[in-house]
Amino acid sequence: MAETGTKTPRERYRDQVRAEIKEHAREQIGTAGASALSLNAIAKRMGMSGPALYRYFASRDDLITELIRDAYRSLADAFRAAAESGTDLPGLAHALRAWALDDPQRYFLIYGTPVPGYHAPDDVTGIASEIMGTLLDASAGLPADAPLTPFEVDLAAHRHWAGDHPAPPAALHRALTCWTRLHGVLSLELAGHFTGMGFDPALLFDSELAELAAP
Amino acid sequence: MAETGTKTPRERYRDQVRAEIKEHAREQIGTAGASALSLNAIAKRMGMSGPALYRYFASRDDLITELIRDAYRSLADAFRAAAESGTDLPGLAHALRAWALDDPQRYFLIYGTPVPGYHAPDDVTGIASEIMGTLLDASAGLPADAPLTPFEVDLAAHRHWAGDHPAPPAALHRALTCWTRLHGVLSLELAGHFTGMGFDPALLFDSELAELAAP
DNA sequence: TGTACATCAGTGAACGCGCGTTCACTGATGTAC
DNA sequence: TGTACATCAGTGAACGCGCGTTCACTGATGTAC
Repeated sequence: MAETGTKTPRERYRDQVRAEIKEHAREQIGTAGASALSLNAIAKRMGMSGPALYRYFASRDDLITELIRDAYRSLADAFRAAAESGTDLPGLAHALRAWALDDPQRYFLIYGTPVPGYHAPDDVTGIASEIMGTLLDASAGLPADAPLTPFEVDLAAHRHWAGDHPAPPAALHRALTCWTRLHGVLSLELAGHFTGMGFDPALLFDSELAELAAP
Repeated sequence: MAETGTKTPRERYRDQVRAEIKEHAREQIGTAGASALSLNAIAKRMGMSGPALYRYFASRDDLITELIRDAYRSLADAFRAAAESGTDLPGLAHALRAWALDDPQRYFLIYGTPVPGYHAPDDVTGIASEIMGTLLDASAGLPADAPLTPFEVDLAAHRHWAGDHPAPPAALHRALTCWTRLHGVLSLELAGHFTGMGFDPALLFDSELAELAAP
């Protein structure tokens, strides 16, 4: 029967409306940016009155927080799925790029301009570790006998950000480098800084990737 | 006497108030993010009434646009100053990092989350070219006899984004790579994604820089 | 040097707006006997 | 199976707020003769 846990019809309805609200929220963010997110506007577009949404989210900030959590979760899942289907580092990178292009504002929900006052919920750090762990699995094939830089020694002492992954220091370094380089190309592409420059961003992405995969 | 052009006292006063408004705007952006920018709030903090600001800026969007232009201009000036004092690529990179750390929200005004509807004013593309040109000057010392990748051939055909700088294709590629890699590290650092990870972001930045300077 | 006029910075009142959020209420859906 | 009650989704009115922006006006500063 594959029931979704043991949910009453009411609970299933609740989940469905919550999902629909988030869908509209994502659409609104994609159209006008996250700062333009408005509960009233969402309600209007759903054909409901404004206060009705308060049955589903305690506040506007609550909704945004959940969207951020969802974004992290979605990226971690995409990563895990790519890793489990046996792809290597390039495969993982392309999964990342596809995920980002699929919904740029979702990417920026995680990696975009920080709002000075705001602090992401605590549980996303766990998801972030999961993401870094997957990345680390894929970038672990490095010769371990190269001399360590002071930076890599430093790295080896703190590896909780990758779920205490037991990788050699050079691999930790490489995973970090992967992250920053791919993000560098990707975020500039998504923000439109390459438009009108006359080259294909995918080629630049692949060029960076090639240097990461075979240094 | 080094007069500032031929400005009447009134014009000088005007410029000064305009500058003061922008200063408060930057402070407000630094405290609560660009989306929280409010003309009324600025006026209040300056001890003026709200409508007074309309003598200086036609609208809120006008003010933001000018702040973005200023940010580009400021970065181009910092770059040019660094280049003119005879520094090499690492020097330029450190100037970039210092400029970014000095006011992270100013950095994000240029490279942060794009607002879906908004289009930057046309004249910033000229400043952007100036920035890329300076970067290109500093990264031009490459052996030109390496085989060109298809991507580099593509690059060589469109170089208006660097003010039609007559650099070899490999140098164009390298300037782009500089840009994306440094931005990758810098934007993640500024957004706080490295906090709690237990390493010094400056070391990661320098590590990337070392690989760029001596590939 | 003094007077008449033009320029322009800044004010206060007012406009309409949409926002987040609260509250008392209605009506439908589910539960217990 | 039917009735009595509890749960809960959704409504409409209302709150206070701060926003961007316009407008007619005052008063100070500069200009021309």
